[in-house]
Amino acid sequence: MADGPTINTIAERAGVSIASVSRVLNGLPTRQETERKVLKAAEELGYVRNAVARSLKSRRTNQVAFAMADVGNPAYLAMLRQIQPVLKAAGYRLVLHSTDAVAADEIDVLHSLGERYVDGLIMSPLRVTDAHLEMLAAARAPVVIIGSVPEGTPVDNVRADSRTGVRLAVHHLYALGRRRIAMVNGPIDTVPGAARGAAYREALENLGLPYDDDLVQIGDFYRAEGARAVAELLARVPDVDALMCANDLIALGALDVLRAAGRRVPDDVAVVGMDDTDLAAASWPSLTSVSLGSAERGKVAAELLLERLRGGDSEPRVVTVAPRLAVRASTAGPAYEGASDGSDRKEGGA
Amino acid sequence: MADGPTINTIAERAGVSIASVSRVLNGLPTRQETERKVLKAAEELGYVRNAVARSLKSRRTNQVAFAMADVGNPAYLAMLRQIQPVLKAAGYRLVLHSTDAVAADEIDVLHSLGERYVDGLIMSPLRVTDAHLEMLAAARAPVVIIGSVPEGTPVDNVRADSRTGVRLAVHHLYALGRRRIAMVNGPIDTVPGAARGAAYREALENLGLPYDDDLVQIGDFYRAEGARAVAELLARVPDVDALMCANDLIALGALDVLRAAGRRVPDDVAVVGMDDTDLAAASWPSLTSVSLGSAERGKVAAELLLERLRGGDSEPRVVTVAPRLAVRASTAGPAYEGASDGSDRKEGGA
DNA sequence: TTGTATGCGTTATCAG
DNA sequence: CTGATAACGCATACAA
Repeated sequence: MADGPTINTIAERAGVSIASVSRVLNGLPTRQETERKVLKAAEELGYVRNAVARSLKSRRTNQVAFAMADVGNPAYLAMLRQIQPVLKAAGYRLVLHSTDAVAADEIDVLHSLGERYVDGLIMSPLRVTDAHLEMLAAARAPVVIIGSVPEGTPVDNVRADSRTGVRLAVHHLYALGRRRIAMVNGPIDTVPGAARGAAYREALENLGLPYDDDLVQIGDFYRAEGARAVAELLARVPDVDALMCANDLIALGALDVLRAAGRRVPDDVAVVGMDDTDLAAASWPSLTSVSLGSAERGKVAAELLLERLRGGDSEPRVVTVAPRLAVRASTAGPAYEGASDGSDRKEGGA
Repeated sequence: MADGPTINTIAERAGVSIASVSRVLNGLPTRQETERKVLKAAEELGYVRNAVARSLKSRRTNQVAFAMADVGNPAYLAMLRQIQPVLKAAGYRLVLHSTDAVAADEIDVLHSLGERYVDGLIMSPLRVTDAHLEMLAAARAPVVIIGSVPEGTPVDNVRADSRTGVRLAVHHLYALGRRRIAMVNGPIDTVPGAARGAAYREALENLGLPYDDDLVQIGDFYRAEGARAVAELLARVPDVDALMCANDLIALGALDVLRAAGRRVPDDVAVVGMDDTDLAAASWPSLTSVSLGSAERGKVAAELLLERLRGGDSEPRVVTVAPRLAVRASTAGPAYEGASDGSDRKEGGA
């Protein structure tokens, strides 16, 4: 682990100036003989150019940061899976931040952009505070936000459309003949909870179905909480024939409880999850789920950022990714579904 | 997005030298008045220190790389989830590489260590070739390998113990009274396939059970392949009463097929998976699975690397992480398991 | 305590 | 085509 060779080392050994070394290494016009000597010396010394010095000079780091709210959350991991290859293909390294859903940490990341250790940033904040907006306005590098920012914020913005997503699911259930469609939601003081709850109500109105408070059960976004919520719901509204769950974990909890209660899925009660995580295909019966396009949002965000890095100076862009309904056994499929091979039927939305 | 201020900008504005600015910014002894002026100027200019220049000078980047074989693989994601917070707490940024299981890409990452854009590396290679060993011997920064490297390789090494893992599972099945324990494996020319196959054989011998070729079915590490393999196995050996599957996906495929064939799990056939991914707890019945400690290996690797970065100059260390058996419904649990709350019963290994 | 000057490893400019 | 030299932004040894 001795100190590595620099262009100075090479220059000495080859008997030329560091300028010539640099030229050869960068493929600039050089006399054959010089080139030969330099390459030979570099080879013998096992020279590798120093990325830090290069960055200082070029003012580019070839690094891009992705700040996710939570490394453990499958939705963000889906984004990561798409972002990674796009950046890699373009020659950028990926610096990963997990902000643990703490707003202060997100602000920190935004602030550290000023350190110029990356050329750009993709961020998926939990919610956007005034402090966020302030930092975004002053950002010293291009930023793409996955989520929603107010009109006028000077950053590119990739959005999900949970309203349409919920509508797709509710309409799907309606088309299957379900009329007592309940909503099992997470806390409504969260951004997704509020959005999904409102979307549910809207979808019902849209179909001319009455909105019934009894059909709405609030719990939390975890499996155990989902199970508890569904148990309560069943006790209160025994004739429910469909469950719109605010995420896949809640839906898994629902399946647990329905099974224990002897209700057949989907025959007696149809179940729909949200986020379309890997768990949806793994469960039994496999779970119909609304994809809000985490993966695609990641991909689009990466592409938008790359355009900026290439010098695109257009106005801030807003892209909304269409949700999709992945229909599986919990609403419509056969009781036994062949092993998942990624070819689930999907219905486009928008 | 104008050019950011530097210590020169501050020095001018505050009417002091850049040396004083640097001193103030680094908390070195300074006259109150000077400090005040510098801080004021820095504040007004919105100064943030340039990480690149700082790295060039200090020869430290405060970045660590993690090279995973595949961003999509839950086992590596489990490592990532543990590595991230450890590094973050120590003030390091995480640079993520996905080598897509291509050996050349791994060599690339090792080579690029010479660029000094990170202070250290954690790598989990699929298999270790001579080229790997050569690069590891010449590495210009501390490296920790998750996986196995030959004795004498000058890097820290965190290993799994699939032999003990398989033994735990097979003994568990035996203790439940199973005597026709089959193995559903992936390709045996892969490292994990070979290791797990051998371990199965050894575990049987250990118990005095006869090894029967008919009880071994080779497929691939995917759900559909697992299902196919189990279907064949059932046709050939109808009296099988337990399945040791080489990973969770294969086990999920096994559950599909058993269900379709009307075999009750675990009553008729017990099923064990490996890797203990999230899917194991999500399936129904929930899946007993051998954890090879992906998460813990990640954590240990990060800690070992940090020690090196702090200057630990000890001999290369080898840490082996004990496997654990997470017992769930597919072997021993009740038919209905309350929603998963992370409190699965575990049996320690050695 | 403060300022001057130098170097970290590269790239780029400008004479020769 | 080549070499000397000046940045890039910061930290620091040394002199004042």
